[in-house]
Parts: sequence; structure tokens; C-alpha cells
Amino acid sequence: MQQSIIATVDIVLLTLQQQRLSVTLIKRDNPPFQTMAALPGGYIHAQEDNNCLDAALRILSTKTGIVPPYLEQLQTFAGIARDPRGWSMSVVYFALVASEVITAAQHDGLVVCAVDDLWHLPFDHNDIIAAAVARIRNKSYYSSLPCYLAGPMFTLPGLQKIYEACLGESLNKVSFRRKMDELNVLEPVSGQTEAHGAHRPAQLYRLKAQFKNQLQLLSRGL
Amino acid sequence: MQQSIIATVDIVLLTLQQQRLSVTLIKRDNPPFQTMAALPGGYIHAQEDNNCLDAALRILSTKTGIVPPYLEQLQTFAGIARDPRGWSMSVVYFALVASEVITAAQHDGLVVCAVDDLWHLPFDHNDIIAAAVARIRNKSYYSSLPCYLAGPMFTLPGLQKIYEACLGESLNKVSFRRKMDELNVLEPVSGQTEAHGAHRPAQLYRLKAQFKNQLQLLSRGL
DNA sequence: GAAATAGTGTCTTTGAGACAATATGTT
DNA sequence: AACATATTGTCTCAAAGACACTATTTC
Repeated sequence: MQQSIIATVDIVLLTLQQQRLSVTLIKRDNPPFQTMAALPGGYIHAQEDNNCLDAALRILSTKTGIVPPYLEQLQTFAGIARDPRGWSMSVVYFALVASEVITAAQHDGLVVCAVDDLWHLPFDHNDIIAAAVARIRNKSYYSSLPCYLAGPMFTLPGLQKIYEACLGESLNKVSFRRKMDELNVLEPVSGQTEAHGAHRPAQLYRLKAQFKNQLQLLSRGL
Repeated sequence: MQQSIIATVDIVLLTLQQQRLSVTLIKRDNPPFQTMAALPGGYIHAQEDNNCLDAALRILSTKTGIVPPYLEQLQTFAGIARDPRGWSMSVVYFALVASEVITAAQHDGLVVCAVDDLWHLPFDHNDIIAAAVARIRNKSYYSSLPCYLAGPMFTLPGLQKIYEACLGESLNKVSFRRKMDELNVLEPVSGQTEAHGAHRPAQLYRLKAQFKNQLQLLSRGL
């Protein structure tokens, strides 16, 4: 029969801070690694969680107060070596939110750190975050994924900056707009953005309602 | 504390039969669903498996006698509803092999069935296979993945047929060859293929040694 | 040499990127 | 009006697909 296996869910909650892809960490309440910052996570509760996605939503909600618009299973990290308590399995999800959502959550112990500036984290959380970032980088090339990092309304130049932060490279303005047009997930809002200075203000857009929770893909990448 | 959670690994072992993407099923030795065909799978053995990949290799080897050249984690399927024994977690891997490998394995109870002809399988194995097929379809567009479905030596027209079977659509010959050239994972073998009839025979190729176990990606898809 | 498929050359079309002209706000 | 950025038009270049021509084998 089976040895006891630790079954947990961890969430890589990503956002953009100062145009940099950043991850949300939380001070651990319990051992091991008590008081250290790590990915939000917790045990699966077989009594109350119908599946892993439920568990992820419950844990994220409990620990951070956030209900993300986009949550996707990343990968499962498991083995004898990753947790001092024993053989463990962590089903990892990743979520994207606008940074205001994290600020608004007002939860204690949350630390948002740029993924390029991370120190050594408990467990294999550095590997997990690296995998999440790689997934997002890749997916941003051919999908509407980065839109979830924007607030409810945004401008096209602003969205381009978000895409560029995800991809780590600058994009051609004309091509980017052609691709956004092709994605067909945005709709203009009547109002206009604040002009940051003495120049033409940009049109505000929002995600079409039907794409609030659903990714749209490009046939060819950016 | 934690209720007992069933921790298993399942493998979607895919191959090509008569140019059709097919999955390998195995008659179940134990309840539930004893004697029914299902995906090869088994419990994680915390004592002997260092991680999930180890478990997948062990299970695949034990149940089918196959050591696949390519094995990748697909996704974890978990929840209360998928297994009559209780809350279960299955980390699913997928593997690709040439059909001769399955024939050569000589294991009893193996059933190879085209993924489009499947009947209703135990657990959520139909969903799992569908997810694997979707992943392979997608990945075949921009990688050397389908090469693992070919034998040790193959012709370019033959490989194109394999790609077409994976993608479910026919491809442009010139473009396909340009892309294979770009992938740069193949090397010609001095010999030549059997001519199937009265016509020019095709050059035989094989995977370069360094790509025997490693995928190569295209910057843009096929 | 007729047939049939392998392999290659090249033209056409499509789409990405560069560049620049125009638009529209603020100061 | 000057300025600065938004937005759009258009040209150039690269890549994908269509087509057809050449190559090479068997019968």
C-alpha cells in the first residue's frame, strides 16, 4: 500500500510592478520555513475541495483574499527531495492579476517581488516560479494572456508595454496593433485616458465581456 | 489534517497505426474496473520513486516493458469524482513511440486503439487522452515532437505523413522541408529507402544523436 | 522510355517590420 | 502655436504556399 504523501496546491500569483513581472509571496505561518516568504499554498482538503482548481481558489482566497480572473494549472512538482516533511506533491497553478487587485486585497504578510530579483526561496519555489514565468513568456506570444495583468480599462500603448514586460523585448507598434485587432478581444470605451502631458490622449479599451475569463489565441504569434 | 488521497501516475502512450494517432491501453488487473482496458497507471511508491517522472518510467516499464524516448508531464487530474475509491490525484504523462516499439514489447493485454475510435473508458481517461491529443496537436506545429513517432530511420515524405497525422491536416511539401531544415535535428543516412514501386527512392534520415531525447522548437510554426 | 514519386527552383501571396505622415490633446 | 504622443497609411522585406520542373528509380 501507499506511504503517506503530502498533497498540496501552490499558486504563482503574478502581477506587474513598475513594468516588471512580479510574484506574490506570503509569510509562512507554520513550519517548515515558518516566517519565511514563500508561494501561497496549502493542503488539499479532500472533504471540501471537489478538485484541485477548487483547492487553488480556496487557498488563494483564504491566504490573499484574491479571486483571480485567470487561473491555469501549470505543472505538478513532486518528489522526496522538495519538502523536509517527506514525499510531497504540489499541484501548481498560476494566476495573473492587475497590481491594484493585490493592493486592494489588504492582506498582511504579502510581499510582491520582481521575478528577476528573487532571493533563495523555501522548497523548490524558485524552480516553480521560473517554470511559471517561462510558461507566461511563451503564452504571451500568441494569446491574450497579458491582458489579465491590466486593470479593467487600459490604452493600447499601455497594453503594449505590458506585453513587452511579459516578453522581455520591445515590439513593433504597427504589428502589435494588427495582432490585437486580430485577437478581437478588446472593445473601445467611449471615454479617453488621462493625457500624461501635452499630447494626444489614447483611447481606452476593455476586454469584451466574453473574454473576461477566457483566453483567445492567435494562429501565428506576435 | 489530511484525508487519505490516492496518488497515482497515468501514462498516455501514443503511437501511429495506419497513419492514425493511437493510444495504448492495458487490461486492468485489479478493481475498480478490473479487466477493462484503461491507461497504464499505478500508485506512486514513495519508498522507491524519487519523483513523478521516476514513477512514470517505473510504471510504464513494469506494465508495458517500454522505455520511451520522450516522456513529458501533461497535467494532473484530481478530484472526488473521478475514482470510485475516493479523492484521487493522477499526474499524467504522455509518451510517444514508434509502433514497432509496442509490438516488440510483447506484453500481454496491450490494446492499441486510434484516438478517434475510442469507446467509453474507465475513470476520466477519455478526458485525459483528449488533453494529450490536444497537447500533441499543438506542439507538433512548432517542434520536432512527431519525430518520436517515427522509427530509427525514416524518409522526409514519410515524416511529413507523420506530421500530417498528428496535425490532422495536409502540409505543403516545400514549406515542410524548409521547416525540417530549420529545425536542424535530422541527418541523412548514406543508404536509401526501399522504393515502394517504380519510382525514385527517398533519402533516409535519422535524428541527430543530441536530439534523441530532446525536443527542438521552431521560432514560428509550420 | 513510361510511370511514379523524390527533390528543387521560382513565382505569387501574405504578413511582419520600418518609416513617416497625420491626428489630437495639453500647455 | 508648440509639443508630444496616439493613430494610421504605406513601403520594404521575409517567409509561406502554389506550381512546375528536374532527378532517379523500377518495370
